[in-house]
Amino acid sequence: MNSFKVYQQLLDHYGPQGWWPLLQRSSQAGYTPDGYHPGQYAPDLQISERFEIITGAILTQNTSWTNVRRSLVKLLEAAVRRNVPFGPGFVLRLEVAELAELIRSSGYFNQKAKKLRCMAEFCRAGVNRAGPGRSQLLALWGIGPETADSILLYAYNRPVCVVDAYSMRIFARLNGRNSNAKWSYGELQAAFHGQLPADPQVYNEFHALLVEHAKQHCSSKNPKCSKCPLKTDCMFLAQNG
DNA sequence: GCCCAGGAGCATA
DNA sequence: TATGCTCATGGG
Repeated sequence: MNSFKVYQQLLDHYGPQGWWPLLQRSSQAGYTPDGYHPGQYAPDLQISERFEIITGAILTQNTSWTNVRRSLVKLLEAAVRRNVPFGPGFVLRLEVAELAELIRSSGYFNQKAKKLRCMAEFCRAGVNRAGPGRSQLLALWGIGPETADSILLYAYNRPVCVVDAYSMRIFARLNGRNSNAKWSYGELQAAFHGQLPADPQVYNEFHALLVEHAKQHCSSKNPKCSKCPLKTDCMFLAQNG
């Protein structure tokens, strides 16, 4: 199934998602209490807000956003207590054990504390106005293709599609593939890039919509196919009904 | 108790 | 290239 048609149908059904959430703006007009900003695409980011996105992208690796959100709240509160702006400098002045404790709720906290330090050192060294290159991000310890692409798209507004486990599952089901015949990351990303307009706003919304769709309908166990907005074009129900 | 969640590094073959 | 293991909390 064509990914642009999926995008159109999901957008029609769920509406704009307002990614990436910014807790630092959660009290501002136009933002939800969780920091989403539907209808306000690609806000002009402060340094601390961009680093919040980068931090969230690392913390959410194989982890639910509710657990990540708790960690982000603790990190932002700790920065306020120390009277320093949230950013690479804040992370680098923490002991690793101290940082790990703040992000405990995200799981893998020892590994993620190390990942955040590596990223903070990279950011402190300075990136040019265009932002980091993908290969620069991938060279960092703890940054793989999905995290790198999330940072490029959501923190730097670059036209890069993010592929995640949800994307794999949804498109595997749409095409009637089983779980042991998946695409590689690059294969599915190339398909997205070939079928969607090369617009970071579309890529932003597309990935956010896939996440919402996976949560509401296309869950790994007991998917809710009867009310699925994509059911007329999906081969999963026919094969597994 | 189980499985899953907005992955990535590493060892092994 | 492709599996398999490890990392770890919190919700359903």
